[in-house]
Amino acid sequence: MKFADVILPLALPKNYTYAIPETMADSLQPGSRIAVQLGKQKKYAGIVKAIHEQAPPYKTKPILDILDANPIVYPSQLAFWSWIASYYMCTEGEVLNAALPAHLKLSSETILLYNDAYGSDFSSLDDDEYLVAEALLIRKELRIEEVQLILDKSSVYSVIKKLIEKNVLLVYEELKEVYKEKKEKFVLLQEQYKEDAQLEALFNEMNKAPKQLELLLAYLHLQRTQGNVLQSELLKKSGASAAQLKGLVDKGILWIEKRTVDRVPGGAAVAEIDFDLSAAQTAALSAINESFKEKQVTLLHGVTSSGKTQIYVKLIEACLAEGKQVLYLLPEIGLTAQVTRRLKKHFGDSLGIYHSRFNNNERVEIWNKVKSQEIKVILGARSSLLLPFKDLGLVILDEEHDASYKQQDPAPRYHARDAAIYYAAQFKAKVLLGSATPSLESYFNAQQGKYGLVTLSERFGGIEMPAIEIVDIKKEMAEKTMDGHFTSALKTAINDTIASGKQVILFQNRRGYAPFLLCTTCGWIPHCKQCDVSLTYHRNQDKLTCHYCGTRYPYVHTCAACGAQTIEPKSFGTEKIEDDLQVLFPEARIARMDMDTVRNKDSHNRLIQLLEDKHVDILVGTQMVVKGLDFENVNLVGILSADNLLSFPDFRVHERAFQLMEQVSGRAGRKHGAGRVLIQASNTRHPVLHWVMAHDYKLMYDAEIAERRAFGYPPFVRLLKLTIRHKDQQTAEQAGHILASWLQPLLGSQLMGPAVPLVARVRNNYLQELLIKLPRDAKSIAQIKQRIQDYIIQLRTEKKFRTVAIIPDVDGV
DNA sequence: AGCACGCCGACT
DNA sequence: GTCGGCGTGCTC
Repeated sequence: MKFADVILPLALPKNYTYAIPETMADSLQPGSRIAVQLGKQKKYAGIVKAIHEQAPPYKTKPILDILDANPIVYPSQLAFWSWIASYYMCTEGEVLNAALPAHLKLSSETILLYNDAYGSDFSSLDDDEYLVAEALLIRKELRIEEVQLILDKSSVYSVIKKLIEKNVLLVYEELKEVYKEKKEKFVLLQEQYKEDAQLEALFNEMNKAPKQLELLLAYLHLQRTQGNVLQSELLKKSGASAAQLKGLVDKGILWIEKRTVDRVPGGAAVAEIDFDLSAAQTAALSAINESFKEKQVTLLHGVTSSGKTQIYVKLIEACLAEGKQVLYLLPEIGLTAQVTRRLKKHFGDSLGIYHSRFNNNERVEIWNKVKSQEIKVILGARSSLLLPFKDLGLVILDEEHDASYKQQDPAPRYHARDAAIYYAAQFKAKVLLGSATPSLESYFNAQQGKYGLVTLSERFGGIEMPAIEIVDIKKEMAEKTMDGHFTSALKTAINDTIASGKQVILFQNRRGYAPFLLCTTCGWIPHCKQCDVSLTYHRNQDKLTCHYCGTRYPYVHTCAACGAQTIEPKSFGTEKIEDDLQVLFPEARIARMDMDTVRNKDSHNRLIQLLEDKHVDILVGTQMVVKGLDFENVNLVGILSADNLLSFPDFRVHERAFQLMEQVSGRAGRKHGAGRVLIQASNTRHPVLHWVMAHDYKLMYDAEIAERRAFGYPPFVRLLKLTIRHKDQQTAEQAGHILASWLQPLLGSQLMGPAVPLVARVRNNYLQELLIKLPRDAKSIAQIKQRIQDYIIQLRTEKKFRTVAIIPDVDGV
């Protein structure tokens, strides 16, 4: 008897073992999806992790069905999942969940069937039962949702149960494959008319049917110009009716074939777009190749606009020439139409694009094409790392410092950069990390010789780095030259820039109108009822919004503490800036880019297009404007408050602020003439501002790395954070203390906390945090993680702590 | 993650 | 008196 260890798409602490029926024993392979029952009712599609003959010490259920004749993941993926689960302290089911496109993850749905044996005597049924029975008699089958609609309530189970008892209906669980191939109708010419002579004869015959002849000619034209002819397109282009086409089909002249088509359209490569690298780029490319001979990972430190992308393209081409696959990772927001269009042109069909904005069917198709190696290059966001690569030769990770490479919620909380390096090593593939402002971690690794380092300090086309000016808010305040949140210097600069037909980008790292409201009489600040945070005022909607749980509240005019009518918006966000700008520059065309304005699918691209087409003079935005935008007409970048950026209580503030300001500056004057960057600040003497002014990464690095060493932060330690969450404050605190007391002997001074995080309550759940600093190269890290997992399980066996959520976050950012 | 079992408040 | 709320325990 054989058994299969199965990964189910759930957060189960371990894999379950199912029996393999004799009939499947020969055909089942690891990596295939199978249907299994879990519990009394539910069926799931799981993935076979391993097949063995060790009977487990409990009763096993049989595998119900094999869903894939061929495995949908390679053994290398299974191994990778397993590594992610153990390194990032989550379950393999959670990794599976993140990796598989939704349409390959199946779970069953309860279907109600009418029991024909019951007949149609409904006299013994009550009202609800009658309604369901009647609907079922007509429709033959119903889903639970439909029953809920019919009865207009959510708890319908009791009704169904009674109907089962009365033998009116039967239930079964259906496991449905959701992915559907896309079919389209193609029009083809019958074989006997392929010869010119026959076609000639046909034309003569058809004089009596001029409309059909016209249609036929339209067909032949389309066929000649583009090969395959779609029925829909033929009808549209010729203006003919479906009946006329049917006439031709009935006469045996044309015929119609349904074919499976790709949702992900190709587009041939225009291989001709060749380009020459500059001398600096050529030198960098050969340095990278040289470095790859010795090191698996190389860091390309290239200033903004130094033309890193062209170097990537050359590397990709070289890798393709060896017949290997390439993964090109970008932060989600960087995957703009600009970038994808450019690469699609270059690589055509062999390039696939993968990010969250694709729909589920498209993702299944990309998955399959990567697996079959039809797609050789994947350009994608974080999650494309989990695609089924077979023969990976190169991973390029651009903007490697970007924090969005780390998944926050839900698990698996993996870091795509670090995971990519592990994964690539399995293939002996090379990894190139690119950034103008590398993370301290990566630069440190390069300094230590663990990674190769290639520096590109010249901007492409000899463009100069923009001049950076610090504007003293305090001074202008004293001189009363401020206009709202704008210094006179910034105002003048904006004015001059617009006047000369150039564009402006303004950066403010808070969205909304005002980050909080304040009663100026007593100091009261409106807070969220469910979270310990102040509410942000959004004037467009005239609502107060909690940025943690999303709850909206009406605007408050009266202070809840003292009753005074002295509520005022305080501080400022992008919305306020947008408003103020409209007043200051009534003629200017102003747009805003933040999470509120790019919520739906295409609005991000549309905004970028607007800017590119010069329909916008001033763009106001949050972090979003920093990433991957490339506008040649932007000559001025303004940062409204550097103090905002520098005041976060996080050990990475300086690094982040530097990266942000440096990246924002990179948007200025990319092509024509050097741009200007104005940074408004109260504390003009802040060292970060001086590093930014000098565009000197190394200054920042040296100062910061010393701090990290002195205070024991990454890259000198690995951070492991445990967040404890419970709706009762005391329970959360107790859980934190108990866990800490157990971990203390194991970790000693490496353990910090429990402490209340900055935001102590979110969605009515109280939070506690434990922070663990593990020595960087400790061999025992895996064991420590295992011990922590054991303690978590142990804690939760106590009934009081059963519902305490403990969320590990490894290498958090 | 479901989903069933089981124990306490608002209706007929 | 029941119906139904969601606390909690289990799924190979």
